[in-house]
Amino acid sequence: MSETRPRKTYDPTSLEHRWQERWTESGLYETDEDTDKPKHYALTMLPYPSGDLHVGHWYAMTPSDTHARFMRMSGYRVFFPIGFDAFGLPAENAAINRGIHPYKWTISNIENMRGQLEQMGAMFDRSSEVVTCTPEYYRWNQWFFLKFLEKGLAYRKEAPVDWCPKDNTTLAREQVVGPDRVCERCGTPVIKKNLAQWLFRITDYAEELLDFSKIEWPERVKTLQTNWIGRSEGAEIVFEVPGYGPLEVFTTRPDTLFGATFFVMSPEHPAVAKITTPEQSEAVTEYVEKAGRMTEIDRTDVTREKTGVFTGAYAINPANGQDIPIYAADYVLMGYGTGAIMAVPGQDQRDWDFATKYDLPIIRTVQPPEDFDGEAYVGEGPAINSDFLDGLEIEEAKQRMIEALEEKGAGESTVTYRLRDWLISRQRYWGTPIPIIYCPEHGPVPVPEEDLPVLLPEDAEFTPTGESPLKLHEGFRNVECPICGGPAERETDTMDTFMDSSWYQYRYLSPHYDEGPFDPERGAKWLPVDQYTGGIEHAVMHLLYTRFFTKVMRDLGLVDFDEPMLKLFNQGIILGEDAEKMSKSRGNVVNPQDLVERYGSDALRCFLMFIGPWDQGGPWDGRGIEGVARFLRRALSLTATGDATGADADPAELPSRTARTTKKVTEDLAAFRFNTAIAGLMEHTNYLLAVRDDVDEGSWNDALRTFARLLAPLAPHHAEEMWAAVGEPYSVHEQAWPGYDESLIAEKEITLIIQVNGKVRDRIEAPADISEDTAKELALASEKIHPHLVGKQIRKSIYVPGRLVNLVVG
RNA sequence: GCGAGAGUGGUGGAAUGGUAGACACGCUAGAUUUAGGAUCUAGUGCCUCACGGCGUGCGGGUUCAAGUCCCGCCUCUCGCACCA
Repeated sequence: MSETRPRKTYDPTSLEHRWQERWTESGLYETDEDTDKPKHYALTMLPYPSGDLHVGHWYAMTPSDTHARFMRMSGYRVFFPIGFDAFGLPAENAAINRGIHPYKWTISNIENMRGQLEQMGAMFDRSSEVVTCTPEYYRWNQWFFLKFLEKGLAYRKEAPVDWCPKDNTTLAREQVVGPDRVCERCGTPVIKKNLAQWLFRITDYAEELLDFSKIEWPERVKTLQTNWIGRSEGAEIVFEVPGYGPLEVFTTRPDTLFGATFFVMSPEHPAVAKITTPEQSEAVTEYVEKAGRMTEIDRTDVTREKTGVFTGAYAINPANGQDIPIYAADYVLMGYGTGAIMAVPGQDQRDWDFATKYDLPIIRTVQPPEDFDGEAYVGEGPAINSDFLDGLEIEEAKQRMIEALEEKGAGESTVTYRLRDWLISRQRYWGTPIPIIYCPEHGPVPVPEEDLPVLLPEDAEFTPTGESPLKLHEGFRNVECPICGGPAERETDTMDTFMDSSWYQYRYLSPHYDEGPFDPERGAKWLPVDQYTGGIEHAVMHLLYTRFFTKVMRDLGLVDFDEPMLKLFNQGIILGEDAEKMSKSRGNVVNPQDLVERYGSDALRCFLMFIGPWDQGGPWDGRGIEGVARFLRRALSLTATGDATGADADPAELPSRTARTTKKVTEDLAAFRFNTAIAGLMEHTNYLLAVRDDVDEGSWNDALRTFARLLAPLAPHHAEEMWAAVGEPYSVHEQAWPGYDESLIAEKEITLIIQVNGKVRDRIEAPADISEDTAKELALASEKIHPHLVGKQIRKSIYVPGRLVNLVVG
C-alpha cells in the first residue's frame, strides 16, 4: 500500500455539484409519507428574502438540516420545509430608494436565494415552499382576520401608538427597543401618534400563554415570555373622591393600605381634568401639557427626580376613611394597571422619593428589622400601624385586607398583565390589506369571505407621506358597502408582517390548498411541529404570536392541540472576525458563496457546527474552516489506498472504537451537540488513518460503511461519495442509522489512576475488570507513590471500579 | 435596580463529582517539494536544566476526590426597566 495521494484532484465543489444533481434527479428529498413510521416535523424559521443567503442563514439552517437528516435515518418520516417571509419594510424601502417595485425586488431576491439554498445541500422539501406575499398565502391572513373579528378577538381603537418618523409606520411595542425607545429597524427615536388601529386580543390568552407545561422550550425563552407577559397578582381598590366619584387603583400590596398617604394619577388619566379644583387648574394644565411634550427618553429616565402637581382634590382611603391628597405625576404610567396608584411611601421607594420632595406624610406599615437604615422598606415583617392587620405577616395581611375590602365593596383581588393587545395595523403598502370596508351607514364592515383575497394593487404610490399608501389609490379605496351597496371606503392599512409568520408552519403542509388555511388531512398527518429552530431574537414577538395564533386556531376548531411547536432550540449568532455583529459598514461580512467555492458546502456546514455549541454562536474564524476542510478530505481519503499516518494505534480496537464513535455521534446529534459529534468523527478518522495498513478488508469496509452513515447528516455530499466509494448502492441518506453493540463499548484495558490524597501519582495499564484487591496491590506496588508514603500511614483507600485507586495517608 | 446566562491554554472549545485542556486553530522544529498559504512527522497549559511544583475569575466550605456541589464576592453578556 505505497501508492499515495490518489486524490490530488480532490475538488469538493464539483463533487458536491454532482451529488446535488443526483439528489434532485432522484427526488431524494421528496417528503416521505409512509405513515407506518413515526412523524417528525422539523422547522427552521423562514428567512426574509433580503437578496442573498448570508452566513447567519447557514448557521441557522444547516445544523437544523443535520438534525432533520439524523431523524430521517433514525427511522422517522421527516417533513422539513422552507419558505420566504416576503412582506415587509425592506422591499418597500428598496422601491423608494431605487425605484424597483417591491414585488419585483422580492421575487428576484427569492429566485436568487433559491439557488443559494440549493448549494447548501439541505434536504428541504422544495415542493412545499411558501411565499407569504402571494395572494394564495395572504388571502388566509385576511381569512384569519375575519375569524378573529367574528370571535371578538379583533377590534379597532383610537390610541396613541408608537410611530417611527423615518419608516413612517406604526410599531408594535416589541419593535420599540432600548432605553432610548428607538425603532428596532432603523434606530430612530419613536414618537407617539394618535391613530385608529386594529388590535388582536392577545391579552385574553395571557394566562394560558404563561403555561409552558406542554412544550420543551429553553428556560431563557420561557423566562423572556413570562417577563413580557408580566403577571402581577394584587387588588383593585376603589377610592371615593368627594364631588367626583370612585377612582380605582391597582396594587400588589393591599396589605399596606393603611400607609397610603397620598394618591397619584398619571398625567394622561382622563379623570385628572375632572377632579382638579379651580385653584389648581392652571398648575395642573401646565404640568399635564409639559408631560405630554416630553420625549419618551426623558419621561422614562429612572434617575430623573420625580415631579408632580397637586390637583386640589382628595380621595378617601377606604381602610381608615382619611382624606389623602391627589397628585398628578408622570412616574405613574397610563399604560399599566388603572393609571392611578395609592402611594405608600413607607414601603415603596418611588413613593418615598415623591413624599420627601413634596413633604407628604410617611407611615410605615411593615416593621423593618432593627438594623434597617434604608428609606422605603420592602422586605418581610409584621404589619404595624394597620389596625386589624397589626402583627400579621405580609401574605396573610394581603388576604385579610382583600376580604375586608370585598365586604365593603371597596375592592377585590385581581391580576394585571404587562402584556398589551397586539396592534396589527401598519400604514405601509407592502403587506396584507386588512379586509374591512367603512360604510358611512354601517360603520366598519368585514369583507365577505367569498370576496377574499382583497388583492394588494400593484400600481400604488408607495413614497411615504405618513398616510397609508393605499389611501392614495382611488381604485382600491372606493368600493361599495357589502351590506347596502352604497359608496364606502376600504381600510387602507396593511397587516403587521408578524401575522404572516404566526401560522406559516400550517401552510407548508398544503401551500396551494384553497378551501382553508391548510388541508386538515395533511394536518392530521404532520402537526404539530416537533422541532423548531431559530434565533433568540424572536423570543417575545414571533414566538409569542404563533403560540397565541395556535390557541385561537384551537378555539376555532382548526387544530386539536395547544402549542404550535413542541420543542425549540435557539441557535446563537455568528459574529464577524472582529467579534462584532456582521455589517456592511464594518466590512466584516463573511460571504458564504465565496467559502462554498473555495472549501465546499460540507466544509462550511461542518465548520459552523464545529465552532462551538450551537446555542452559543461566536466570532467567525477564517482559518478554522481549513481544519474542517482538511478533516473532510482526510475522511474521504479513507476510501482510497494510502500510507498509514499518525501515531501508533491498535488495530484490534477497531470494532470497539467504531462502536464508541457511533454511540457518541448518535447521542450528540440527538442533543444538538454538533461540535462534539464532529470532534468524535475527527478523532475516529485519525485513528482509522493510523491503522489502515493493519486491518483486513472486510473489517475496514465495515468501519467505513458505519463512518459514511455517521457523517451523512453532517456532510451529506462527502458521505455520499464515501458510500459510493465502498461500493454501496445510492443513497447513504436512505440507509438506517447505524447501531452499536453495547458490549463493545466497554473498555477491556483501562488506565488505572493511582492517587495519594487525591493527587495523581501514577497511571497503570490494567484489565478493566480488575478486582478491588488487585487494584490496591498494584497501587501499593507502584514505585512512584512510595516517596509520598514515607513516614505516613495509609488510613483509607478508595477504589472506583475501572478508574482509580485513591490512598488516603496521614 | 430586577431577571437570566457565562467566566477553563496564545485562540475556539472538551470534560456521568474520579487522568483538566478531547477535537481543532495557531505556533515551534523537521521531512517532502522548483515553490507553496499543499501534505506528512514530532512537540506545544504555566514555572523549572531536571526532580518536582502550580494551574479552570476571586475567597471560603462540603468530600477520599471539586472546572463540576454549597456559601459569599468580582467581571462580562443578554433581556426588562418609574409595571405600582
